[in-house]
Amino acid sequence: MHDDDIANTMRALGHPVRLEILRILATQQQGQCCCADVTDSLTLAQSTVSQHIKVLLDAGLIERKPHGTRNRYCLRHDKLAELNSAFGGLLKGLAPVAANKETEQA
Amino acid sequence: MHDDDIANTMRALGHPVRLEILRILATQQQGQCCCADVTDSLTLAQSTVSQHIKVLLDAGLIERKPHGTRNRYCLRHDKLAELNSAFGGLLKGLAPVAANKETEQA
DNA sequence: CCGGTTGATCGGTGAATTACGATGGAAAAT
DNA sequence: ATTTTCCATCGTAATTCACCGATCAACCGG
Repeated sequence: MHDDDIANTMRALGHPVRLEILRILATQQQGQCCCADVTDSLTLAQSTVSQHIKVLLDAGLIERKPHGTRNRYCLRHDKLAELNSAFGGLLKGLAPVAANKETEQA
Repeated sequence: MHDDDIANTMRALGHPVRLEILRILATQQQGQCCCADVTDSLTLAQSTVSQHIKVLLDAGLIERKPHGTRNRYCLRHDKLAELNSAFGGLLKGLAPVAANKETEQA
């Protein structure tokens, strides 16, 4: 994961509504989460929610599964894990050099 | 750390130049990092760099120490750690419900 | 078919972001 | 004291973002 990708993902996470959407998706069991559900727990217009969803989609953080008249969304836990490790790597890279140099072996 | 704070910090991290600035600050030993150093390893105008620095400053990710004619910047490792735990908590909250213990009620 | 529902996408508006050069003020060097 | 260096800030243009209402394709139930 490169800087640009990380920054991109971070920006996708950089909005409280989008964080909330992720949480909503997490609380529903996978497969039950359609756009309408998200919309009416969010006091935002449907188009706005759809747009936020698109951002998360583009960032690869969630997945769309068309299912008849409703679309289902769910978290992409693989991406989340990837992001987690990338984020860990980022923070590790920012750690003080003095702390790294002795405990550097594997 | 609330959603808004997390989102705010994430947005601060949501730009490759700012990630790069953090990395630059990390590689210099603490206290040696003035704005000019950052600027000329970045092919951006000084004012632009200063603005990015301000964003990081406002997010609390870095610290300014005026020092004569030069300002010194350094990472705020405490904030970074805080962010790390907040991020971990976020991801944990997004983990599949099945993986969460039932002792979730606090 | 026809009407109802879902939800992505389009068009528009106002605010925020990103970039730049220019300005100004404060310390350091002369 | 004058000049030089550093750099935060201002002003500004271009771009993107967040939000909305409206629209339209697709699907399902009659």
